[in-house]
Amino acid sequence: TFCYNCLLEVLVKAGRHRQGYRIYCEEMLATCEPDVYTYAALLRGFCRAREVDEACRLFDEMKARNLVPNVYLCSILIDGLCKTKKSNEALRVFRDMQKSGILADTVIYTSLLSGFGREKKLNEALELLEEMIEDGCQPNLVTYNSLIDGLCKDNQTDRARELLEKMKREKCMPTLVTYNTMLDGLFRAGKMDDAIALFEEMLSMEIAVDVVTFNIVISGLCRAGKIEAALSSFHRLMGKHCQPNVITYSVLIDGLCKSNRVNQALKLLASMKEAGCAPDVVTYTMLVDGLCKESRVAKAADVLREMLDSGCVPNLVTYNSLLHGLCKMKRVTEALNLMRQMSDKGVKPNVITYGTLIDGLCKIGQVEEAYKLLGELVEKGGTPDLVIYNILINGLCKQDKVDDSIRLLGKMIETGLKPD
RNA sequence: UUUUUAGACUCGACGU
Repeated sequence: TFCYNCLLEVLVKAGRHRQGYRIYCEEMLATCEPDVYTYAALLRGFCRAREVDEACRLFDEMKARNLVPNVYLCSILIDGLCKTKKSNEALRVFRDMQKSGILADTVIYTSLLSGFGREKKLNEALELLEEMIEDGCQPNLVTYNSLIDGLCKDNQTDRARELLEKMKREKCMPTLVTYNTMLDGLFRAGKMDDAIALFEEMLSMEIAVDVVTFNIVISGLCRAGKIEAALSSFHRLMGKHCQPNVITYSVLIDGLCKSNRVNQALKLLASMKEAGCAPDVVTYTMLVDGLCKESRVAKAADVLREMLDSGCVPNLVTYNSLLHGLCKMKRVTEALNLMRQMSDKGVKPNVITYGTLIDGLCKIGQVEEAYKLLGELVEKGGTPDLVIYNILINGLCKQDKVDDSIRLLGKMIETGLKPD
């Protein structure tokens, strides 16, 4: 059992959890008894791959083998649920855990708290903070960092800063992660001057900044449409403080694409490869998307080819970008075919996939067909969002079906969505 | 005198 556990752990760490699971099923069960460590490794593998349903199944399987879950196992599962934005479900698992007599610790509370923060449920997060203290679990550096991140992403940068000061008073010293979090928050909140000031302050502090810091600055500048400033920061800062990584290049490539400078983005792709930095599926997808938006489908196909040759596997976003490209060129039939193909390859269409195709159909006047796709989305358990309704309402209006459009608007409001 | 199986925090891409 111990040997197999080690093997599973190595496989999982290398992202080969599927293989690990096969060994568990085919060899391990036949020769020895799996224990809680076995399940910890497997759960972690599935959670990391965001296959949380499978993780939940394994968790039940483990209980069926009369193994008693402990705080580690619960924590892995709860963290997996939180990271897939199912913090309410995570909280349910947590309450069950408490009922069964397992004592919670700081790590598990922090997972939950950061999960609620991720879903912008700051009140719940703050309630958990109080609860954990009452429960005898002291918030630590990670807990505070998670809360600062949640507050920032909910546009509450002032409260985040207060929390940072509070940390210092409580002698829980902020680290680089804390400052990086705060810096990113200021950029996202559009507080450019504050962000730049904090960055300068960071450069003068004892703590050495890292590539994440630079990536935050460069992406902040790109998001604000300051691509030139981003490029000059890149040239100025990189090499001196640290080496750019795949994210650094990708941020810039995306920035260039979004400023309609796709050719320059392609040049940057070449230089990143020269610098020995391997582009990943995200990098290539940005370029495919940029090229499709300029209707350069042939070039997009070249980039896609290169991506496949380099061993990257197209993911949901890659497909969505391609589908958007096809729809833009009114090649909606091909797009529909591609959507079926992606399902066959195990890439499950999401609400954005449907939105892309529904819009494509509306724009070629096939609102009826678009409605059918909406039906399909709902059938498959998806929930139409505001954008989907906007697309259809717009499509109906363009067909002068204003009454239908008003009816749909009413239906949308019934589901609790606010029109924008 | 010290380490050998498990968990939490920050950066990038897609639809109106």
